[in-house]
Amino acid sequence: MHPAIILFVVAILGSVLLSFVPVEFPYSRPTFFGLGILLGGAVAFFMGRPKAQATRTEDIATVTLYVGNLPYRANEHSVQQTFERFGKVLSVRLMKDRQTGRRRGFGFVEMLTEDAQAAINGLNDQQFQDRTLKVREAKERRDQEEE
DNA sequence: CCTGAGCGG
Repeated sequence: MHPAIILFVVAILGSVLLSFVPVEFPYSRPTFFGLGILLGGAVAFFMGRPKAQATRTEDIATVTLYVGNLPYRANEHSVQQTFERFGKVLSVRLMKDRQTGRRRGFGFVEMLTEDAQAAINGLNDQQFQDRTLKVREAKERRDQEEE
C-alpha cells in the first residue's frame, strides 16, 4: 500500500476518533487531525524506507566484469580485495561446477562503472597468484546492466 | 586432490 494512502487513512482515523472522546477533551479537532498526520507520517516514513533504499540501489551504475584464467585456489575474498584496489566492488562470483565442486577458473566482479575501466587497465594481463588474469566487460547473459 | 579453455546463478 502506498505510504501516502496510509498517511491519509491514519489522519482521517485520528479525526474520527475525536467523536469518541469526552467533550471536555482539551485538544481541538484540527489538533487531533494534525496528530493523525504526524502518526501517519511516521508510518509512511518507516514503510517508505526500504523502498527508497531499493530505488537508490537501482540508481547505482555498475558493470559486471568477466575475470578469466583465475587460479583454482583463488577465493572470492582475495579476488574482491584485488579489485577493490581500483574501486568499489559490489559483488564477486567465482563460478564452480555445481556437480563436481571443481572451480572453473573464472568469475564475475560487479563494480561501479566509474571504477571498472581502472580495474580492467590495472588487472588485465597482470599476474595474480601465478596466473595471468583476463579482465574485461562481461557479456550480459541474463539481465542487462548499465554500462 | 584432479583440470587450464572458458562469459554465470
